[in-house]
Amino acid sequence: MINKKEPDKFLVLNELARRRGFFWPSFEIYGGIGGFVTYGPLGKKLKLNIESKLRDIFVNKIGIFEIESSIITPGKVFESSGHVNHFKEPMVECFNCNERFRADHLINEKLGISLIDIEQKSLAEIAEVIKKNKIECPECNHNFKEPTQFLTMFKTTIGPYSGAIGYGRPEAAQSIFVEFNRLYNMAREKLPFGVIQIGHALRNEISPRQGLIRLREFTIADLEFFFDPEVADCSMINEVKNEILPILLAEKREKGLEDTINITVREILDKKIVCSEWQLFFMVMAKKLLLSIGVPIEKQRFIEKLPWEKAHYATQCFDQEVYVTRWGWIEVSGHAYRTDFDLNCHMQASGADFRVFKELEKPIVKKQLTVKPKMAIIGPEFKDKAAELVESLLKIPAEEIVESLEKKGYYLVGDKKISSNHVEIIQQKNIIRGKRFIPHVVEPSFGCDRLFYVALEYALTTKDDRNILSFPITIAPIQIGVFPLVNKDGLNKKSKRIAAFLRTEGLLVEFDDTGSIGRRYARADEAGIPLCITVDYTTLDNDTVTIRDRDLWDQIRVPLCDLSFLLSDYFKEKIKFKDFGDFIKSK
RNA sequence: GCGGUUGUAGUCUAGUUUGGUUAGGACUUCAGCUUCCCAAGCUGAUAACCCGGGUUCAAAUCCCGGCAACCGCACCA
Repeated sequence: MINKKEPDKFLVLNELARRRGFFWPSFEIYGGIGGFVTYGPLGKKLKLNIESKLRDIFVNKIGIFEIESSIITPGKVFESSGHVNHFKEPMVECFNCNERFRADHLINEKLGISLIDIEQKSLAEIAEVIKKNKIECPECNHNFKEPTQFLTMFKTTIGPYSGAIGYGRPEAAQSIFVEFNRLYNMAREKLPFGVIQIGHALRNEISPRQGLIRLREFTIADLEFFFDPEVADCSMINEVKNEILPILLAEKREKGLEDTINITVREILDKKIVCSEWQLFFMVMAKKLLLSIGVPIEKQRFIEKLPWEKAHYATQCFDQEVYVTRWGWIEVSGHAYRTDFDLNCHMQASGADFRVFKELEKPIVKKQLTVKPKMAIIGPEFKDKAAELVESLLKIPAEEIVESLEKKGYYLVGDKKISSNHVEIIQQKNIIRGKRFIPHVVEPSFGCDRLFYVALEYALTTKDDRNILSFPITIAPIQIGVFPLVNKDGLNKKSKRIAAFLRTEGLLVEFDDTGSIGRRYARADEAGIPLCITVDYTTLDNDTVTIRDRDLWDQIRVPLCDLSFLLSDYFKEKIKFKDFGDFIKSK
């Protein structure tokens, strides 16, 4: 096992995927373009099945809302969220050789200014730094043109005549945040609640590689979970207390160590390793999701991001990683504690109020002293200075004014004397029924194309030089193959009838009568079909068929009349293949 | 974006060094025959030189440019 070199499953899978129609690079007839893929018939089904796993866990079982919003987004949204500032890199181009360089890297190299500091600078400031310090092209020592920004978001204009800028969303989260008020309303104005969106996102990567792992257009599943930071307990955490998570902590990573610890949820809570219970809960769900699509726990881990690796919005962030043969550990989901960053940004930029009202158990009654200016007297007396005076007056605590009035008979605002004639002193009962605050957010975010890839990689096995995709039965793109043993004596007709019947029962069935029976099994294995039904001469005698298991290559004979409920239970994972009956002895 | 390697049917590939008849093979696919359980066999069919330009009587082959893929670097917020 140790000496055995792992085969590069990436190459095998890419070849298989093209040939059998799981996925392939898009636009090949025009030479192809990096970062875009087309999912074929089998791939699309598999992808839908994986997405419905996600739905099942988060939407159906936990009750997260699912919404769908547009990909094209007005520029303001991403300006407010900070993306326009963070999704760009300053570039400079040489006048002489037209070579392009990252301006921030050049400045960092030549002057030793940290990348984080440079990031704060505007383009004009960067241009100035380059001019002042006479930074020249490292290739030919000529001057640079004015620096420009390379934006990794896709930019467009909205409408034919307007210059309104729009961006292709680089993530689906912002279109949840901007709808917060309506969604909160639909949650009956109660926290906590969550909203998920599964859809396409666009990132104009400089060099997308690695097939499905890094695309320019990809499917993202962003879940935003809103909660009250003062009532941050997760109501479902007890159900998962004994679950184990493999975690690689930031403190270990900083020392260059790779030792993952397997630790129970209970212990994580005790040691306060993850700062939000809800985040921890979603990490457990993410682990379960990956298990359900066939990735064993020992090939999963959660790594804590180091401070400089974190996104601009996150305070604590864990990446869920899966081990793949070609690249080692790759990220499949990110779990970020975004606090109130995003809602706050949009609130300030748009003027919308995203604060929620929290009622106190007992309203607080406060006696409050208020000084109310009598404008009828102040106005005529101070004329054009009146407005300024009143403004200053209202900023001063009422007690201070009252005290001064009682002691001295007047109160000085600047050089103006205010006497008790000018104001009315009111003793008010103020009832505070609650307070307003901006909810906090934890965000699990899944790359669906990566889930798809790892599902394929972990499904791939070989037997007698044959490729088999041993998908978990609930995500298999096709459920049943129906074959006549040979193509004569009415076996073909009979099997077509059985296939049609199973389809009416709601099963995904493929009928195949070409080539030999062995070839059809091989084809079915490569498409990952879990069960194959074969109609033979015994079927004509007594209405029984054989069912073959993809992974065992064993067969069991069952009566036609039992087929429907056996298969139905099987795909609901209520029974196993061996529960169908006795294995037929192979010759 | 930089450096290296590469680009021939659906897939894998021979041919490229040294330009030359109809680009060869295997698997797949399709049709027919055959076939009582794991890619069997027989017959036939479909199907390719990444794109553009140049050199030449003649280019898959040589040259230039582009595109794409892979590996390394950088990037992946």
